[in-house]
Amino acid sequence: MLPPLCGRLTLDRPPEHPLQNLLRKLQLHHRLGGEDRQAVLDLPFKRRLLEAQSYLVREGDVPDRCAVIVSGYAFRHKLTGDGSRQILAIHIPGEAVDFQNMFLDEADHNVQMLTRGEVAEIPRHSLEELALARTEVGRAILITTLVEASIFREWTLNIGRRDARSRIAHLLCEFAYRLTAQGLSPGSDYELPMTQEQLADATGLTAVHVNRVLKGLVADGLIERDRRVIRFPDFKRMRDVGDFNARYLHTLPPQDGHLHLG
Amino acid sequence: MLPPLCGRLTLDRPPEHPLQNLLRKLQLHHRLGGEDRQAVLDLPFKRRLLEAQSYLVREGDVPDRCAVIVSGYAFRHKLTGDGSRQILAIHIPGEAVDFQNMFLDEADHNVQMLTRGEVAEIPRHSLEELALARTEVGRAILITTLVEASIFREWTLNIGRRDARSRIAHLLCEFAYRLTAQGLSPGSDYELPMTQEQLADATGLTAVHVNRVLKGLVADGLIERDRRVIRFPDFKRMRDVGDFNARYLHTLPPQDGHLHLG
DNA sequence: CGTACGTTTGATCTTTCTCAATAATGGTGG
DNA sequence: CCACCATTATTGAGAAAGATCAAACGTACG
Repeated sequence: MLPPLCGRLTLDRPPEHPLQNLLRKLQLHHRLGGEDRQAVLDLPFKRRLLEAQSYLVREGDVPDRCAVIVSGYAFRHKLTGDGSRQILAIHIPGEAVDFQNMFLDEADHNVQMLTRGEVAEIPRHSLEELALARTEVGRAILITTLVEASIFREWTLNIGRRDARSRIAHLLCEFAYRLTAQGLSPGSDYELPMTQEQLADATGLTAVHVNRVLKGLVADGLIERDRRVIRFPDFKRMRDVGDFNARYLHTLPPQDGHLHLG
Repeated sequence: MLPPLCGRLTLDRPPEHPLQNLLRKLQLHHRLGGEDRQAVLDLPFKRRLLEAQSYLVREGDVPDRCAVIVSGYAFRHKLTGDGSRQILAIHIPGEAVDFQNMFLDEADHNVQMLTRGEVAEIPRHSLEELALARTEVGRAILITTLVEASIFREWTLNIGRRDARSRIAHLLCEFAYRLTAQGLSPGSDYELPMTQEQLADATGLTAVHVNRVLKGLVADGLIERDRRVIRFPDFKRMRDVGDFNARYLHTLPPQDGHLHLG
């Protein structure tokens, strides 16, 4: 008997098609018609359960498949010559981890599971065929990939030009926003599946300093923490501190209401 | 009578098709057959001469065309709420500035000319048609865009996890390497068209500190400077200081020899 | 219940920033 | 060609954010 893979996030959801959340993600950026939607769901895939820390992609790999996160979280990172790590992105269920590498000769960075979780592996050629056969699906994939690039740019700004407090606040806002947009956040709080060291590697800081900044945010009533669950008592104020503006996420207005983090 | 647009770079080159260097750039990452090459050159475009600092793209713009740099340099940047600037990329002749925005609803960052120069503006729909009609051209564009994303990631690593000296050395190495790969560098030295303030905004530092680091590099014999011309007496050593490994640039081995920066 | 991992805390050190002033440099109009 | 102006580069002194080192404390889990 397996423990729940991703805590609160997958618990009270009825079993659904494993690629349903990929579809949701694609449509966050480009709406698809019924046939196109079905074609995405019809993609062949292999489910795989992965432990935390296991590698989805290693630098130098020649990509022959594309993993889509079904449950759990993953992260991209690369290392400097002397071994320090920079986390480049956090990925949530529904996101395809290999769009960035799939068309290149070899991977230029690593992708690892952040938590235990499940992925659906789609053969590269199936995805390529689909993208060519169905223009709109191809376009949705392209746009989703470009949005990822936009997020890389915002992270560069975040790390290059904001102070520690803003950086962390920004990261927390982005994560909350993306979870909510993807329909994965139950409300104003969520489980942040990262250690403080990982948070540090994502923001260009040290774990010690992250710890102090986090305490500062709590002291100022900007966040509440219990273990790794984060709550925002006042998202607006948090957004200000993090200088967060969701434009760079290029999320379409929701089809069915909500997504109003204040 | 116009002054030379880009100094040594365009001076002693015979007049060629303005899109020739776009073709060269695309083929740095994906080789194209004769018909595909011709189709790229047959794209319609409008030439435009731009002063330094003039905007090619503004955040919020709805993109309807794609500018390709014919001569001169450009840079991408975005601003924080309190106005500090992060430069995200430098672009050299042959590079298309709008692949990152063209398929999105609106631009999420700015692109400005770094120097005076000329661009060729291609209507968005012509480029889209070509990409759909000729799979391999579409693929070349996609790959080139993914390589840009790879560069964004390397910059994040650079700013997040390297010290000031390495950051600057890395930037200088990347620029030299890309110029050489694109056939634009006359040898071991090149004109770096950036002020120290721009260098600072590209590396997440201040101009004052950039100045000191640059002096340090000169003092250690790693670079020689005359005005804004930089020379590397020993590229290997520079590469070590900058922790530079060209893998992330995904450049194909040259078709015709050279590209050996030591 | 012990071990490994993550968090928290304090003390101290370094890199980088800030502020401010001075010196070059490049381009402009006369 | 020269004087002038705006930018850019350079330098110094002091301040600050964040890093480093080291230890103690929690917590989860086998």
